[in-house]
Amino acid sequence: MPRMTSFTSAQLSDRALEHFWANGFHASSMDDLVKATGVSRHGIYSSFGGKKALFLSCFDRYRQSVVTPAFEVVESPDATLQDVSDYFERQISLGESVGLPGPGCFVANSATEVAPGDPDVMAEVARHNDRLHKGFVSALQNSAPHIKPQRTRELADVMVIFTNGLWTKSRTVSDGDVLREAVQSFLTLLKDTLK
Amino acid sequence: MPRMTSFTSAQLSDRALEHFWANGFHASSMDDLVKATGVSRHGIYSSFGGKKALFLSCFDRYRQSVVTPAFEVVESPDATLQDVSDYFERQISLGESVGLPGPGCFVANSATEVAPGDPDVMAEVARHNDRLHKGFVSALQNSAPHIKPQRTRELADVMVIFTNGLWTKSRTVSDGDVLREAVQSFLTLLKDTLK
DNA sequence: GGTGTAACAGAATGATTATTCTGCTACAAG
DNA sequence: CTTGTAGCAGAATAATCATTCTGTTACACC
Repeated sequence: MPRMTSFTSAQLSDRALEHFWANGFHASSMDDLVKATGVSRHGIYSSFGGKKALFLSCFDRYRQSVVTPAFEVVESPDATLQDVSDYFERQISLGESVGLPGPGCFVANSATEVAPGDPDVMAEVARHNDRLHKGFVSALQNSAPHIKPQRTRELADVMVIFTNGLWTKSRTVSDGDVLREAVQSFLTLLKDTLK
Repeated sequence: MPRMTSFTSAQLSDRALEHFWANGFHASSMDDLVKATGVSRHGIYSSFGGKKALFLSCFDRYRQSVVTPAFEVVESPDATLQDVSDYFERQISLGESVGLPGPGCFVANSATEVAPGDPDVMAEVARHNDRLHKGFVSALQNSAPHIKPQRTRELADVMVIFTNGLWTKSRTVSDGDVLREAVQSFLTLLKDTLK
């Protein structure tokens, strides 16, 4: 591992994210993080101040490097359910390329592992789910403009719940097609009801 | 706390379950468990051998005291989607009586908190999800006998995923009606497609 | 080349925690 | 009452781990 003669906080967060994502907060010791990031204790503490702060910074990196690239298609003003399908496909492919069973969703994992007693983490989780909800609402509206807003929101709620469940399932499944079939079945349900 | 002149393993597991469920594995120290169970270190170690073994024993207790009472209606030979709805309602009420946001599902929590690196826990999680799947399959068959088995299994998969997502959501929600609406919307989707 | 600084490796510190151990106390059986 | 035993409280042990500290090394700038 080369000396990191100059590293940005973003680079450090990126590597930390990789480790936290795969192993969780509690199972990632500072020793592990030093090895995984290639940055010395001194570097970590002077850049972030501690393990928890480093962890929180990973949410930003996760949004930028994982969520946005996959989900922005759903957030575009004219997105439809096809874009939702593309979002799932992209994340499933990512999981496959990393190797299934994969690490799931960093946010969802953090929600159950650390959020209960931690308002900071809880806020990040809420923010993420709100983002998903907004995107799904707009995709539903575009796909079926005749549906009432109230019902659109309810369906988007169900979609968020399904999404969380799906990434949880991706942690126990070795074949991406199992996830694809679930997505397919679920989206078919939705399209049936929108007709 | 009275001296536990005689306690059964099941009683000890019950109290331990309560604490593990609310706080997770990592955040429950032996000190906490001693206080929460009213059983001394000696008692715990002589009954179970250690923290991990005690934790594993809680899965049995959880099945018996939480899952079975709520889910057996779905497992009865003539169950329908109405029984599925009752299952959700019962668990939501339980959450409300404990106080929302609640601890979610003990199994689902364990899945993300400890399962990744732990085959024993992973096996318990798989067992639980298989049980849900079986129950849902049979309820679907009874509600809509004309549906092909292949499609029934796929829908049951989606239901399991939704269930996991729902109990995850119950950890961040203070109003049970939010969960009820989600269940309602989801079951409506299902019924639409079965027609 | 010399010098200062930024980052390094790894040891010391202090806190926490699972597990084991030591004596003590309540109670039941005789 | 005596004695044996089952369970108790809490101290000792040993491991782990976040954080801080100490001395060292590579590199940029003069």
